[in-house]
Amino acid sequence: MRVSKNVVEARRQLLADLLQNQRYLPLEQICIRLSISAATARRDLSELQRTGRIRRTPGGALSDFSDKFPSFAERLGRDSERKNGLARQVLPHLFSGSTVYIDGGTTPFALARLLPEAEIPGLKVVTNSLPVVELLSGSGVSLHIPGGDLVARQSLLIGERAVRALRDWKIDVSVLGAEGVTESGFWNSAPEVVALQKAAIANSKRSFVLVTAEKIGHRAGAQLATWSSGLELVTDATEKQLQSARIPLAKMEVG
Amino acid sequence: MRVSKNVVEARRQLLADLLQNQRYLPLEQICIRLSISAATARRDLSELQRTGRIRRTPGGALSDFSDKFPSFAERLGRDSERKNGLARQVLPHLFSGSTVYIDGGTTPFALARLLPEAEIPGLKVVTNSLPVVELLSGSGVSLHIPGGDLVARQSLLIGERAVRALRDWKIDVSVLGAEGVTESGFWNSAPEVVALQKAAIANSKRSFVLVTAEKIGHRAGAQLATWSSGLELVTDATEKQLQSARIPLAKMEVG
DNA sequence: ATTTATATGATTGAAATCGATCATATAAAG
DNA sequence: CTTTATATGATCGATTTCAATCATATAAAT
Repeated sequence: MRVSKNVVEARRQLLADLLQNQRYLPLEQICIRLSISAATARRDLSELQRTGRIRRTPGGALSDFSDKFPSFAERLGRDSERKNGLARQVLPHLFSGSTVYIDGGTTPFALARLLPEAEIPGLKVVTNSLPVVELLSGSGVSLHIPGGDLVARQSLLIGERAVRALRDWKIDVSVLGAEGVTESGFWNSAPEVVALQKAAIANSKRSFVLVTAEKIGHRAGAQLATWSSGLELVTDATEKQLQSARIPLAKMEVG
Repeated sequence: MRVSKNVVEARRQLLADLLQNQRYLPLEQICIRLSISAATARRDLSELQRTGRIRRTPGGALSDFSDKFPSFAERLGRDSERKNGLARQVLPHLFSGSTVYIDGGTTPFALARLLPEAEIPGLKVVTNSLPVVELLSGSGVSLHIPGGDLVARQSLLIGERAVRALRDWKIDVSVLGAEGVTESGFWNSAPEVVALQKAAIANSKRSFVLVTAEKIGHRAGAQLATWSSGLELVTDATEKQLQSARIPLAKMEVG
């Protein structure tokens, strides 16, 4: 039966919002959540697609832009294969029953993608990265979230509480990302992220920093660690590149 | 014709990368770009979905870190409109600048769905429910996750660490779910969930328990609270239903 | 109050998609 | 080299999805 115009528009807006949060929804779910028939759902979707707010797929729909972790998804695609290569080098260091901390950022995320297949028995994953949580939830891996604050459109739980919570953990291997590496050490731009990384390093037996070649020689606002702090660099940069940036070659794995 | 194992794996990885970049690809596009038949494309997609790297849709596929929380999504649909009704009753109690704790379960989740529209300035949401986190991340609401352990295919962070972390918070309003309500109080089946709820109640000025009518009179394994503990029942049950279950009518909101 | 317009749900035939099965070529194993 | 295993593409019902049509209840217009 006919409903008022503003009800229709409100429902369509709700559907658009829903899709932005959920990325993708099957038609059936849309019907259930909005308590409407398939016919009306189709009509709403057609209208939303006509105005360019969503994209239709057979049997469902998805929001085209600005998903939950927009910048993350964007960066993720780039050099995906190379990042996987770095992550694969860390895999042998994750032994059965050990605890691994997975940092935010796209390169550590690449490691998380390898874990379901790797099937390491009794592996514990500690992470504040929501993409990692989403990826691994329901995959059989034991997941532990120290907790913290999710600000703005970030994809990482940070803040003072996060740092304190992380101190409670005994970690075997930390897997970190960095935005830059110079002869003086590792760099990242966000101080809150660095604070969290430092807490992870302090509680870890070993810490790997995964860095793709183009970041060699760059520095950023906040220093994560110096070379004397025992971090282990994993990179696909050539020895030549490393030497020209005066990166010490000790304790390092090059792929 | 058969191709070598590494060719297969490389192609699947390429497909996963492709999907990460494109978000969504129709099956036909996958066939064209990888020069494979629909049958092989389907097989590749099935394999990638099995390892949790992508999500299948009818007629295509999309990259989706979140396998989402299937059992949760399933329960969500049931009585969706009635749960929304309960949630709407809580909304007026969330004032500007206040802190609200949103419990796991589908009924408290219904409240989370109302928050982006409600646009309560300065509202802080504290939750260990991953569906709530996913729903609200990037919606402008300030999100805080106490943290904890994610076990099996649960969608809630629980455990001793979670309880301790929650004790750090000062909460204005807690919104909880319950599996049963009797004359002796509120009930839930999982003791770890109850432990978390008790911590939330202890740190909250007010606590609402959202319960749909069919749960009236039922009890479960673990008692959450008695009627003397000051919890406020929000339900769509009739007075008659409540009286026949000997539920005290004080301090309660009926919709 | 009366008339007009339209939002909705149900139905239906057409089209698309899916999973299963099969033959075949070729990689991998012996 | 011979044998085995398997990755592939084609085919074919079964199922699902779609767009169009229609009756109806109700919002909006007069």
